[in-house]
Amino acid sequence: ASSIYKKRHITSPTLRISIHLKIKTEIGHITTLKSPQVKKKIPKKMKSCQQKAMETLRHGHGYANQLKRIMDHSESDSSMEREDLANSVLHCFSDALSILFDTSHHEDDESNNSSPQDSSPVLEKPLHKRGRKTSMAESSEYRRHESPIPIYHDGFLWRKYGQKQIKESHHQRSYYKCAYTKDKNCEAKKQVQQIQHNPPLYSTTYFGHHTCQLDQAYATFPIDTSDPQDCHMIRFDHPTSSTHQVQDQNQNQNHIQILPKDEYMSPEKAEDWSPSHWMSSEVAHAVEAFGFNPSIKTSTDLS
DNA sequence: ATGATTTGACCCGA
DNA sequence: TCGGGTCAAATCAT
Repeated sequence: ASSIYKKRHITSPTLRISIHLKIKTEIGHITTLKSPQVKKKIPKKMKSCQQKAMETLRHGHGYANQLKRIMDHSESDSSMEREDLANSVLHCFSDALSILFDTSHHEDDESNNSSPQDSSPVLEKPLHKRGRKTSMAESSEYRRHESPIPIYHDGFLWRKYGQKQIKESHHQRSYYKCAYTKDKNCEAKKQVQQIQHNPPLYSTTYFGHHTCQLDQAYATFPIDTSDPQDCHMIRFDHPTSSTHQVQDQNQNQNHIQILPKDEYMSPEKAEDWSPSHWMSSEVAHAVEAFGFNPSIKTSTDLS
């Protein structure tokens, strides 16, 4: 990740965090797909796509393990190999995610009758059938998530373009569009708004679909860990482990995280940062079932 | 210098 | 006219 920032001259912390979380999210996907609960919930018609994704992710998992082995042995002359492996991992994840995001979108389309208590994304009636027609409403549908913390990082790169005080609401609504709106003509947008004060509840509403490719932000970035200040490590143990060091790789290889070396999260925070708060419910359930917990949060996230 | 965010003005449908 | 959504200049952060 550090080399991505350096070689692409990415200085913005927001952009860095977003890219970082993208990578971490994808690693999360690898672990989640091993969960039996995921298998149960995925409809039959998605099976072929899931198998494709599984296959790709298995490759990625293999590459990740190779990479970790190299990193564990600190082979100084293996930077090229590391770079190749890291690129392979990223490509695998990107391909798999593309497949999964496609299928999860179709699944969303069929989940209209989910119960209100369900924390799953809520697919609502198209806006153009409800009244005001705006450019946002021209998207065929939108999906709403409610969570105790605002969803700023969901695997995509967003740019804030507005903030508005909404009538009869004590909280402002923030407007975001995909960072690739111009470059890739991607029309995905989202709105984040606090809808309840105590306990805090945030609504994140997604409009449209990402037409930008997931991997465009980072998939082709070379990896270089030469910068000690910016160095990140892949962690293979459980995030709530009491020791903040890389554990014995044989202990639990299924839990993979990429963390900045000085940003491990406490178990309490890790709980707050539950995947269900910022991933699609399908993925979040799988993630939680598997025990994976993302563990990056920065001061800018919640400001 | 560059890119991201803020914020007041503007647009437009109800 | 109102109010939600968007634009874009100003401001901020790095």
